Amino acid sequence: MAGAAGVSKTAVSFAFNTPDKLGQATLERVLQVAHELGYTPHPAARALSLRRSGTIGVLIPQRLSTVFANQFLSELFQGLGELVEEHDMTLLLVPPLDGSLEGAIRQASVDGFISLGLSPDDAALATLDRIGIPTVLVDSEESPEHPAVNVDDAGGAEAAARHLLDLGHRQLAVIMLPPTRSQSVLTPAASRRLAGYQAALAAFDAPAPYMVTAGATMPAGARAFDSFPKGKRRPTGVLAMSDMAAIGVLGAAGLR
Amino acid sequence: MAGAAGVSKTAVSFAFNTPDKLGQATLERVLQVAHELGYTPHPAARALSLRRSGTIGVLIPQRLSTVFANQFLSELFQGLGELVEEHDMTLLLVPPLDGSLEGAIRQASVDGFISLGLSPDDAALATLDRIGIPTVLVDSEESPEHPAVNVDDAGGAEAAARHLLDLGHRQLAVIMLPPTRSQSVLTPAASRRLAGYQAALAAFDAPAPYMVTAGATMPAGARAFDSFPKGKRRPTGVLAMSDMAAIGVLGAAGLR
DNA sequence: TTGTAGGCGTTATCAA
DNA sequence: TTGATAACGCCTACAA
Repeated sequence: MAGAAGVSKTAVSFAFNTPDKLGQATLERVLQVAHELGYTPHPAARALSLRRSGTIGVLIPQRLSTVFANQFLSELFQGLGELVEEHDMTLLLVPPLDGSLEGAIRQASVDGFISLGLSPDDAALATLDRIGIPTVLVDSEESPEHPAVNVDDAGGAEAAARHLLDLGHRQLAVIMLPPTRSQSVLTPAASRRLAGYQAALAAFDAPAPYMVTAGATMPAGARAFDSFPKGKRRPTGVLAMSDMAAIGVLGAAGLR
Repeated sequence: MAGAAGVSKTAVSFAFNTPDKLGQATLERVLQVAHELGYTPHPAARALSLRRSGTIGVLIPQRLSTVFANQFLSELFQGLGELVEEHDMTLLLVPPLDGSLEGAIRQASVDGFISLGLSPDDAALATLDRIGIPTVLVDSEESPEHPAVNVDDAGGAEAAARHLLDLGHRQLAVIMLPPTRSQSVLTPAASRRLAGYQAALAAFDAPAPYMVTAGATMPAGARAFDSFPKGKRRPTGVLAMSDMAAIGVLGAAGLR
C-alpha cells in the first residue's frame, strides 16, 4: 500500500489516524489509492501494535437464543450499544464455545469484558482474572473481587410495596419466583425482594400477604391470579417478582 | 513467557498448538508456568501471524434490540452458533457503529461476514468487496455478486396453499404483510409469496381468496381474523404471510 | 512535513 | 525434539 501510493508507511498510518500531521496533497493521494485498492488497516495488526482492539466483549453464559427472548437483556443491550458507540468501540457478543466460556474467552480479542449474569465464582471469571482482562459484572451476585452493577432488588421491592400500601391497600398478594432447581431454596434475588416487601409491610403494620409461586411467564401469572382467594379476602393489590407474571396478572384481571 | 519457562518461543507455541511435537517434560513445564502466569496466546498476534482470527462476523443492520425480538433471527442464531462451535470459531455480532456498518466493519477482525437482511446494493457490501472479506448474504434479495441463502418464498407459499386446497378448502383467506413504509408497495418477499399462493389457486381453479393486510404480530392476526366475512362466505382456510399473525389467528379462532 | 527503524506477540521455516 | 530467525501489518519515537 505504501509503495502503491509512493509514500512511506508512516504517511499511510498518519492518513488514517492523524490526518492533520500530513500535507494536503499527500493525504489525498493516500486516501485515493487506499480507496482504489480497497485498503483498510489490518485490525489484528492494529490491535497488536496499539495494545487495544477497540472491542469490548459481552460474556453470555446462556444460549444465544435465550438472550434474544429476554426483555431485560434486550434493553440492556440497547443501552450498551449506544454507550459503546459513543466511544467508537465495537460490541462482541461472546457465547459459550463448546459449552464453555473459557475457550471463547481466549479467542476473543477484547479490551475488557462485561459479564452477564455470571456467578462470581464461575471458573471463567477466574480465568479472566489470571489473564488480566478487566471485567465488570452485570446482574450477578455481588462480589468484592469485581466491579459490579446490579438491580436494587430490596429497594425496588420495598418501593413497590410502599406504593400499594400508600394507596391504602392492605390485602396484598405476592407472586414469588420459583426456587432454584437444584437446591429448592429461593434465589438470592427473590429473597432480597421478599425482604424488601416485608420491610414495607412491617413499616405499615400490614397483615401478611397471600403468597403464591409462579414461573416468570404470562400464563403462569394468569394462573397465579386465578388461584387468589375470592370474596372479601380477595387481594386488592398484587406484587409480582416477575414482569412477565405481572403482565399475565393484568391480562387475567381484565386490566388491559 | 518463553523466558520464564526457560524454553524458546517455539516450544510455547507448540505447547498450545501442536502438543504432540513437544517432549512430555517440556510440555508439562510450559503449561504449568503458563497457568501460574495466567498466560494466554495474544489473540491479535495470533490472528496477525495466522492470517485468520477464528471469528466470523454477523452484520446486523438493525438495532440490536430489534434482532432480539425477532423469532426467525433467534432461531437462525441458534443454528449459526452450533455450526460455528463445531469449527471452534467464534461469532461476532456486528451492529452498526455510529449508525453505519462501515466503521464497524473495519474495526472487526473477522475471517468472513454473514450479512443479515442487508440489501445487496448496500454500501457496506461494496466496502466488503473492495476490502476482500468473503461475505454470505442471508435473508436478502438475490444478487449475482454474492453467495446467498434465502427463504423460498414462492415455493413455500405455494406449498402452503396447495395443502389447504388438497384438503378441499376453496374459501380461503390471505393475510398479507403491510407494504413497505416508504414506497407503499408490497415487499419483494410478500409479492413472491402472493405469487406462490396464486399459482396454487390457479392450478386448482379456486376462487379468489378474501384478502386482508395485517402487521406481523399476534394481535394484528387476531384482528384480521375478526374482519373475516361471517356466515356462508366464511373462509375455511387461512394463509398468513407472518407466523406471528398466524398464531394470532389460531388464538382468535379458539384453536389453542 | 516526511521517512527510517524498532517493536507489538505469534507462527512458520529451517537448522541444530 | 528443540531453538534461532524471519515474517505478519501496523504504530510511533526519532531523525531528516
